[in-house]
Amino acid sequence: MPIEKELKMKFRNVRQKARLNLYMTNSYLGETFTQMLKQANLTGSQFNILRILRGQESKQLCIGEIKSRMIDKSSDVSRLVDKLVAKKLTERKENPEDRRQKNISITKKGLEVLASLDHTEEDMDNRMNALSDKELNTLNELLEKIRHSKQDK
Amino acid sequence: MPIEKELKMKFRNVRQKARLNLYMTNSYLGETFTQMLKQANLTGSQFNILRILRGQESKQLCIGEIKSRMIDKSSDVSRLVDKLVAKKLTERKENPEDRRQKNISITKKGLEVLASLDHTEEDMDNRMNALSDKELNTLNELLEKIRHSKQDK
DNA sequence: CACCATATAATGTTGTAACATATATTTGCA
DNA sequence: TGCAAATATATGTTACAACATTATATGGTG
Repeated sequence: MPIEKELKMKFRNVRQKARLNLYMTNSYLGETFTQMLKQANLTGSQFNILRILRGQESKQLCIGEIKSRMIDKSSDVSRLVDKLVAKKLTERKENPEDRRQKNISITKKGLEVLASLDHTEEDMDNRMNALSDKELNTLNELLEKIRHSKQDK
Repeated sequence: MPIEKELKMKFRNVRQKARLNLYMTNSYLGETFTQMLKQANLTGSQFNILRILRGQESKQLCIGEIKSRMIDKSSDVSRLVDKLVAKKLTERKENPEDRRQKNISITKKGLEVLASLDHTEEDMDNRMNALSDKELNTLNELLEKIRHSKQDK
């Protein structure tokens, strides 16, 4: 069903259509992610933090460094880490060299939870299977062109 | 800045990259929208309802019909309309022919609020200005190809 | 016509996002 | 040294999204 029918509306122009198309495609792709999060009892932001910590290969990161790597930069990392600590998926220690900072690391249990979700991540990737690698590259180029244009106010 | 640098990570494959690129571009495009909503003291869903009602040219819609046209189909339309009624942006009347249903319509004040936001909608469209019409069409095709593929589980 | 299934909307509950503000620690400099 | 500014994290508050559950009205069927 074309998007006009789906939303029972007409578009002002092709740019509005593209915006809404992006929104809906993003939601569509998020469905598998949502299922995964529910199954693991995590929020998207919590999952994001665990992934960031795993990417560090057991090194520790402070709150601010985690925040800078989050997909959603406005995330409330302190409280998100609280939740993860309560679930024993991360640990929080004071940094003796700067007691304002906290060293956050992922626990064995946290790694296990992530491992149990790896197959779902493949499912998420597979939602893009309708496009060839060439098309995916084109898509990536177009998307980055939008984000990196500075002409807009 | 390429997205890999932005997120300080490597991607499993081009499909994951495209997924995250879509997510981030969608967020980027949402910034203007967020500002607009704040300025008008509306949520995205409330705005969506007002737009749907305006599109009806003062005809009335029941809750379920509004819901079916919402961008986010899971929206809690009853309570969203509550809020809009409280702000006098919509009216809710019983449908005498089927008393389960309510006829919802947009008020003059609701139309005025929307009118005051029309220029922001242009700003939103303009965030896509980095792409030519041809590129926008390509983007739309690729996005619809993703959403409409039934091969995924 | 009484009853049950369905349709439609409203309400209850919970956790979280988004915003501001506060607390604690360090740094720079007079 | 001592104090203001900067940095890093934590907390307070509010409204909302997402889930389930309930309430009300209609329609079909024996």
